[in-house]
Amino acid sequence: MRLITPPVGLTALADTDLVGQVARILTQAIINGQLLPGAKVVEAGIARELGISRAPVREAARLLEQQGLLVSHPRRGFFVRKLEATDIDEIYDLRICVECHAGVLASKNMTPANRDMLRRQIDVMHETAAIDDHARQIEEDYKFHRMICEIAGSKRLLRLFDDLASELRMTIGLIGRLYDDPHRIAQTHEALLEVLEQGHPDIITARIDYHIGAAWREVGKLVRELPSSTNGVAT
Amino acid sequence: MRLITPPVGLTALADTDLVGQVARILTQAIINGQLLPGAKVVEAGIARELGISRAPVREAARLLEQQGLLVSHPRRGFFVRKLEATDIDEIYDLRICVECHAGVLASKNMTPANRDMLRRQIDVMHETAAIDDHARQIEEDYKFHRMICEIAGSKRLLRLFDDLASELRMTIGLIGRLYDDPHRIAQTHEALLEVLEQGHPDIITARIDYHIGAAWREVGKLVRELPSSTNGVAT
DNA sequence: CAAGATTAAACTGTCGACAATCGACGATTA
DNA sequence: TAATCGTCGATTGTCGACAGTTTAATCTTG
Repeated sequence: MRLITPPVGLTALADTDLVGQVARILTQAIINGQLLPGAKVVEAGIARELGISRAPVREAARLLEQQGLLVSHPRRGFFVRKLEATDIDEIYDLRICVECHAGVLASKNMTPANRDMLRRQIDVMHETAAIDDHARQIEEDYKFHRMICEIAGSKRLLRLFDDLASELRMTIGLIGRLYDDPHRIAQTHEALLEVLEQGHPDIITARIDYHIGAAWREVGKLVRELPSSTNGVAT
Repeated sequence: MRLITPPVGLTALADTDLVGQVARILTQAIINGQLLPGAKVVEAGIARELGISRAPVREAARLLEQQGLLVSHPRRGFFVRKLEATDIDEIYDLRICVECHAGVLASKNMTPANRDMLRRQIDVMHETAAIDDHARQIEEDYKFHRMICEIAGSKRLLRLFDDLASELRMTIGLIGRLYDDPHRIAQTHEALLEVLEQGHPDIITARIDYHIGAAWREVGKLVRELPSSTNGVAT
């Protein structure tokens, strides 16, 4: 009599994981603008507010530090990262490098299922374009790009994208408006999908390079227009 | 009477930073093979051994987790990461992607000072080739590649390289021997430097792609030869 | 009144403790 | 005999506390 386990999939009972939750809450607070760039993140304050002790907060903060959302000054605490123009440039430069590669890999792994997934995401982007929620719009945009990294099939590649995206999310609060018509953005992704199906590495690379480069130029322009408190974390 | 701090000196004003020290110690232990892949890292044990409390150890472990050296199973603790063949592939694939990009950027920032720095490093590699210390040899190799990322001038690019390198260091213990003659490896880097000075993006990319690809193929072969305990962390 | 010195408050880094949970081992039962 | 259940030790997750340092506020003094 074998019959080892009731084969049915039980709903992955979730995270009692405190630090994970705290990390998510802090991340949200940063994206929402409740924690502004340069602001001090007081461990005891967060802990009290959440009704927990400082230990999980510290660990969560360390996570966000590694992720680039916070910076830590020894003996002084954690602060919300201030993205300078040069940071934006670095991030977009890396994005291009990484996503071009992801695109080429993804095109090799392209299956009907994958194609449909991407297609559906473009539909979602069009739907989102109707309502006026630019944060949501950006999020759906990221989701499409993330799918490409998923299809590429490299966990590290995907994590790298997630890290870059989470840094870029910090700019959502700063930039009040979208830099282009939502529908036009969605259309751009259709073209991108076509190229991916085509499967020509050079063309894919060129296309993604241009695609992200365009966003880079627009965001860069907006960021440079901001008062952009020079820097602030220096001594 | 002013005179607050004698401004001179600054011996690497480092670390009263416990978690940084712990992280380095653990990293070393993993590279040296004192902590074998799959081994459990008991917080209390490490803490007792170092004469400190568990808190800094935990935070250090979380750091190494984010860096990919440890994996954490909730409620079960931290374990030394087991690199599968697929992990090696992912890392080298990313290395190629990242370092090709770094090479192109670096070639644009190439100055006489930078050129000399790289040249000197190649000399060091030749010197190291004389003595028989393959760990040291690999380390000097990494140093050269790291310099390229430094010259590229992107902090994130550099950190990315450091993360990948630190994961790859885990394989040093596994692979007992070098996969090529040390002097030949050094020579390969001379050719690489030449191409960098030349400054042709396509050629740089092709060259670095081949250079790292060669290492990939060799390391991959060696790893696949190992008994390579299938996996082990799964349930 | 301003600049520096001094004191007070707040915060971080680290520690030791305790309950909850996990894995192993042995008892139990068909 | 083989598989399941219950118990026990070991380990993690979280907490509250304390000392040393940083920041803010207050006071001194030219």
